[in-house]
Amino acid sequence: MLTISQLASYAGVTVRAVRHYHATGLLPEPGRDASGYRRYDAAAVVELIRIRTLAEAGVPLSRVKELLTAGESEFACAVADIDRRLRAEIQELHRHRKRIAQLAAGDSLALPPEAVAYLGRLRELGIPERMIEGERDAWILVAAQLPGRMEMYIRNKRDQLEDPSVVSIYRELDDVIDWAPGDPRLPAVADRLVAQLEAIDQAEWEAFAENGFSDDLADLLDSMFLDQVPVAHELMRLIQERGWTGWTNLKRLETPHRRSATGG
Amino acid sequence: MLTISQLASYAGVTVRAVRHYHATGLLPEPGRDASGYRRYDAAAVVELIRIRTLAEAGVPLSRVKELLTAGESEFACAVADIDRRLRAEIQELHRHRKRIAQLAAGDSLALPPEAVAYLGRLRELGIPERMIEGERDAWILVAAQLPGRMEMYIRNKRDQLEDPSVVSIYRELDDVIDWAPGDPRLPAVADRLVAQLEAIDQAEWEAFAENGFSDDLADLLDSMFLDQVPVAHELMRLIQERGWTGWTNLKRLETPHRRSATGG
DNA sequence: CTTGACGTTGACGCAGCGTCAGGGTTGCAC
DNA sequence: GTGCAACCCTGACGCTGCGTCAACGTCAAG
Repeated sequence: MLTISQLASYAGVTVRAVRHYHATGLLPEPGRDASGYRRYDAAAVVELIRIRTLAEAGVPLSRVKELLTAGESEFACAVADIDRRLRAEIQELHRHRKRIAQLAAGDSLALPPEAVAYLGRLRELGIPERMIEGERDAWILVAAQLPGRMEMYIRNKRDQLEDPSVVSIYRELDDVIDWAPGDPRLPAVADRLVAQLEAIDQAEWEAFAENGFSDDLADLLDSMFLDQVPVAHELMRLIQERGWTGWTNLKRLETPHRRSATGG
Repeated sequence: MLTISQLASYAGVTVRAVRHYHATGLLPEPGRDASGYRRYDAAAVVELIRIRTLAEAGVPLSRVKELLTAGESEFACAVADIDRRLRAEIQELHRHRKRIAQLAAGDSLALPPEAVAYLGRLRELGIPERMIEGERDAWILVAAQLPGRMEMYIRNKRDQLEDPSVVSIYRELDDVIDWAPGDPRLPAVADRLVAQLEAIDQAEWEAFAENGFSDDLADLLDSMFLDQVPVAHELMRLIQERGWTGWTNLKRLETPHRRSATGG
C-alpha cells in the first residue's frame, strides 16, 4: 500500500494536487489506516496518471471527470471541443503579442501607427512637447471610440499641417497655455483663430460635418481642453462672441446676429 | 464630469473593472459629488484607455503601473520581457494541443503510440479485453516512470508475442483470473509458467536484467496483479516453490535448494 | 527521548474581475 | 407626488488549480 506522497511521486504530481482532486471528487478518497493516513493501491496511481495526463493537456478539471468515464465518441467530441478552446486561446495570445510589439514606446500606447506618425510630424514641425501630449491624449480618446475612422481623421489632419498658418496657430496656442485669465493678448488670438475658420471653404466644411465626432465625444474633448488650459473658457467665450461655438467641433452660431454669450 | 459608467464605456471596460483598478491603486480615486458618486474628468478616460491597452495586451495588472510611468528603455525592456512570457505561454498551449490530439480514445490516454500499437496487437491475437486492460494499466505506470525506455520495452514485448507459447500463456492466464483460491488447476499453470522461464537463455536474461524495472516499480506492478487477481498470491507462492520469485521481475531464487516460502 | 520526515485538516492567497446583496440617488413619465 | 428604471455605493463571495502556511498527530531512526 502506498502513502499519499508515494502515490503522488509515482504519478508525477504534488501531494497537494492529490488532496485537491480528492476535495473536488475527481479522485475517490481511499481507505485510511489505523492512524488516519490515506492508503492507496496501484490502481490509484493509474487513475491519477490519467487525470494528470488530461490536466496537463489543458483539460479543465471540471471536464476531466466526464472525460475519464466517456465513451469513444463523446471523448472525441470533447477533445475536439477542448482543442477549439486551445486554438482560441492561442489566437488570443498571438493578438496580445502583436499588440505588445506595437507598444514600442510612449506615444504608440493606445494609438494606431498613423497617429503616432502624425505626432512625429508635429515634432518635426517644432511643435512643443506639451502640445503634442495634449494632441496625443485627444487622439487616444478618438481612437478608442472610432478606431475605424482614425486613418481618415489623421489624413485630414496631416493635410492641414501643410498649411503654414495652421502650424503657426499651433505654436501660438502653446504660449496661450501659460496665460492667466484676463490676459490682454487673448482677443487677438481669438481674432486670428476666427480668421482661419472663415477661410475654410464650404466643401471642406461639409466633409468635416459628415465625418465629425459625435457631440458626446466632442464634449469630452472640449472638457479636456477646459481642464488643462486655464484660459480655455475665456478663449471659447471670445470665439463665441465672434460668431462661433465649440472647440473640438467648431461651428458657426445658428444666429449670425452677434449676441453676447457671457451671461449664460 | 463623467459618472463611472460613462468613463467605463468611453474606455471600453466594465464598471467593475474600473472599481477594481481603484481598489488596486492602478487608477487613482477621483473626487466624489454630493451624493458620494465618483466623478471623472476626460484625463481619466485617457489614463484608463492606456491601462486597458496594456491589460488587453496581456500585461499583468501588477506590471501595468510601472509600465505607465516607465521611461522608453525600461518600457522596451519590460515589453520584451512580457513578449517572452507570451511566447512561452503559446508554446505551452501548443504542447497541450499536441497532447490533446494524441488522446484520441481510451487506450492512448497516458500511453505512447507504440504502447497503443502493442495493445492493438494483443487484440489481434484474440487476447481477452480484461487482460489487455490489465496490461494497459501496467504500461501506464511504466510509461509514467520510464518514458524514455518505453520504446525498448515494447519492442521486447512485441518480439515475445511472436512466440505462440507466450500467447497461449496469456490466454491461459485470462481463465486464471476467475479461479478461486485453492483451484486444483493452479499447480499445472505454475508448472507451465516455470517451464517457459527455464526455456529463456542466459543472454536474454542479461538483457532483461540490464533494462529491468526498479524494485519499487516491480513491487507496484506486482501489487496491481495481487489486487486484481484473487489467486495471484497463491500462484506466486507456487512459482516460488518451483524456484522463482516475483512476478513482474521474475528471478531465480538465490538459494536453489528448495525451501517453502509459505511460512513467511 | 529527540529529531526529522511524513501525515492530517483548515484556511488564506494568487489574477482579474463577474455577480449578487442590500442599500441610496437620479431622472423621467405619469 | 409618486412610481419606476437605471444608476451609484460598499462589501463579499465565486471562479481555477493548486501553493503555502499553521497547528497538530505519527512514524522510524539514532
